[in-house]
Amino acid sequence: MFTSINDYVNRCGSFSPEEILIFNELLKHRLVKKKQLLLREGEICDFEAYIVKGCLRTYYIDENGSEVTLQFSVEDWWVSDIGSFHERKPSLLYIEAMEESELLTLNPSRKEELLAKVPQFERVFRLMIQRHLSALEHRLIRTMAQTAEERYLDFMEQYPKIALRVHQHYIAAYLGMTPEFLSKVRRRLANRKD
Amino acid sequence: MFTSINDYVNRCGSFSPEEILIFNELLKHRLVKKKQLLLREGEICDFEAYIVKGCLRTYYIDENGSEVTLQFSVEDWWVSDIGSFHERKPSLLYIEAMEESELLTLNPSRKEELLAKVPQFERVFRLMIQRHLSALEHRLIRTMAQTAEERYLDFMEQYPKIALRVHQHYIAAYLGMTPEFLSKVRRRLANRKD
DNA sequence: CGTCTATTTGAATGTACTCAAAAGCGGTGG
DNA sequence: CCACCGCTTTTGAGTACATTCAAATAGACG
Repeated sequence: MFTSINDYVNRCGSFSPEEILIFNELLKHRLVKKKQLLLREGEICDFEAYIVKGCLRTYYIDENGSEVTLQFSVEDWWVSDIGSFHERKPSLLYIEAMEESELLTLNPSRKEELLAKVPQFERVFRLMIQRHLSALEHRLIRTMAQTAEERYLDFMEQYPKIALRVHQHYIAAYLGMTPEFLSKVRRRLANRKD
Repeated sequence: MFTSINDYVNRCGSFSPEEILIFNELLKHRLVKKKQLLLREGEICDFEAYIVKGCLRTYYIDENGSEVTLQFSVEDWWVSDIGSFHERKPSLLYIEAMEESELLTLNPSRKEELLAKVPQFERVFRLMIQRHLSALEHRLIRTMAQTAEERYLDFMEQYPKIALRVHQHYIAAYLGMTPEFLSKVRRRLANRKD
């Protein structure tokens, strides 16, 4: 159960077996079913969850009532609303399991306890946030500078595995276009190959 | 020179005068002229800069050679390419002073030294990154879910001061539209008010 | 097999872009 | 102080990209 998360943290810094044990004992194991919501708008996010197995999406509902998908998260990633978690303020986001998923979670008090006992874990979390930040930056650049077709091709190249697991209309929502238009983009690409 | 940055860090956590002194002595004061580049593509970003006075923009040049403005930064913000800075890898970004600016900077070794001497500063930087992350998240949501006109109105509401200092074509680049179209949006809004 | 949902298709429309040209504005030197 | 230069902003016509709405088709699951 802990092997993948322990690999993850050992890639971020070097930890003794005792420290890893402290860490593991603070984690809570959680199973979620398909379609289950881990977080909804207005709630305060009380977890940072490492994904052992599964696939989730983080989305936002805009004024017009349409869903904007911000992120897909799969194995070996963390999922949370970091701002809501740390500042204990209501979230604007929804987090939904798209498959049955297995998570290892920390709540705020356990995270605090961890950082008190093993301060080097600060580094693990800083690296986690930085990765999120870089990913978001690249995503913003792509969203702003590319056409729908380019965004789709990039997505397929960068996340081929996610593309296989996720319904097309979710991908469209992630790429910032309508499902109908994504369908047309795909047709155009398919025709071009012939 | 240090009052505003010291206020900033004291809002993030509580520090003794001695700790603040250590911090201030590690900072390097830097003046940059209008149009000067602090960072260009391919360079490794070697600073995290607190802006005492001035106004900068961070941008990216896409395949078609057009500039995508990611951020404007003004007084009481930090500017850097965080990913490049921490992982010592070449940046994709440019950072340019749009006005004569006054900065307080940390390079990687001084930041390390600071964190070694006053570990609570981890918190200051974690909060800084989190703020960046939240800002980017909101920006992504707005970029994806709103029309050009809505993005412009939001921008004017959120950053009225920046709007006064920055040329319109930079604002257009930030909002992800052409300068011509921004001009048309503005005309439409002006007519509507009459 | 039937039902429910996801995907595809098409026509009409809207939003934003390109290119070219004109107008406005600020600073500088005569 | 005015005239001119360079740069920013505005305008307009034509076009491309993406959306909406409605309907048909395909797929998944009990």
